Amino acid sequence: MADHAGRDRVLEATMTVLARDGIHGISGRVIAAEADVSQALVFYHYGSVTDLLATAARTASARRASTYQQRLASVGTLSDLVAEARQLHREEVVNGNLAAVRQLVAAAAIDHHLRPSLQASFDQLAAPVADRIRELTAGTALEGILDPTPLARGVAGSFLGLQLLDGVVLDIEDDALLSLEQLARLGDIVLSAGVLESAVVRRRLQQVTGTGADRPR
Amino acid sequence: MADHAGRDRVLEATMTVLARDGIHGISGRVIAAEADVSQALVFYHYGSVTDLLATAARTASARRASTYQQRLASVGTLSDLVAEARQLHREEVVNGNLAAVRQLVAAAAIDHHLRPSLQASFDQLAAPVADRIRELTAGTALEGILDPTPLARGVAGSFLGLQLLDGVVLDIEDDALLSLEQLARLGDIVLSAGVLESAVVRRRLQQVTGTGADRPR
DNA sequence: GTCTATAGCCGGATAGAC
DNA sequence: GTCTATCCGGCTATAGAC
Repeated sequence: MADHAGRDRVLEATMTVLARDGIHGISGRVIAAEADVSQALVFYHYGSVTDLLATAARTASARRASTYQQRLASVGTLSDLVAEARQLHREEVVNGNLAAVRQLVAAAAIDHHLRPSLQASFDQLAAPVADRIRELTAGTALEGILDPTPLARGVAGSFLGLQLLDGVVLDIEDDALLSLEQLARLGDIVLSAGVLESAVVRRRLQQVTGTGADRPR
Repeated sequence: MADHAGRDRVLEATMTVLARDGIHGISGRVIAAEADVSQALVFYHYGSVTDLLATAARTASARRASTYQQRLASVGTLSDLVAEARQLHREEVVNGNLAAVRQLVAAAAIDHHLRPSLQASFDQLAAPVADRIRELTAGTALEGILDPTPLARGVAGSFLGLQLLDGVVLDIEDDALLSLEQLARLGDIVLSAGVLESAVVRRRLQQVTGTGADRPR
């Protein structure tokens, strides 16, 4: 049970190599060496390196999706959401999944076949976020004005994008998360303090509806 | 003047190939063919493909930085900021610079030498954003509570990350920008309607300062 | 399913002519 | 600065033994 067959080891090795050498440095030979199998086995099981990458994309996606859905299901405030996101990010940095996804996103920009798997997992990531937005805005003046689904996709996309830049272009702990926590607290205050119910704000919110919420797709 | 020397054409071709074939599909041969020069010339001018990529990273970065700095200098509201960002994004999609940057970020995650150029342009992108945040919060209850520099880096990083996912994992016009515009309007209202000055909010803002604003680096 | 061996192409990089 | 020619190593993929 703990002894994986060659097929599984190859897939596991692909994730490792993707994280370590990137999409630029990946090859059947390197993967085979990492998995400690012969090079021919890679092609026997997956046909081509491209097809293997497609399988890797599905794997990485499935891992992300199941974890995220469970963990985001129970948060009650924006601050909780950010705290949970921070923890999830740390885990994905440590296990290398995020580094692999970064390479797969670059590869998917070129090879259209890789996209559906990544898109599917992104949808599953955004879904619980939309649920939380719905709960948070329920009963406030924002209900019916903000559209939870596209907003959640924007929020999830921003966060995923930020994760992918971490360690390359910025340090997420120094910059983004620090400030996101502040914004989240601010958002929680605005949502809970009833300020949105004031006459001034209510009147101005009509303008938001006017130019933003009706989308002619 | 309109006739570029081989050296420049090679660099230009590198950007084109990066956007079209990605970091996985790039090679001295392909670049040479695109630039319509001999393969040897690539190595004569740049030494190695890796070094050429480093130069490409500096080029792409410089292009982004100068444009962004000028264009973000004059926005007056969050809504303006989002509108300008949308326009900048469209331009960078069309000219292929964004596609090249996407590949360079993936490459920089593996090769540390590529990072400084990308980081430098990111810093130049975040700087005007920090200035706008300073202006927008000046005179409100948020002044002194939000830390403009890390917040700007978080905002800029989220947006850049989102840009890099556009067309691969999501469609920025359908999801993110639509909702970002709504959030921006909402933010503008909160900032301008004076709701932040109410006693309830002022009291609660102390808590934000307590756990977020003092950073022990 | 897994191996060794091999075909044949493509890649980085250099030598030397112009 | 730019070219042609070339070396050699790595890469994908397949054939055939076990």
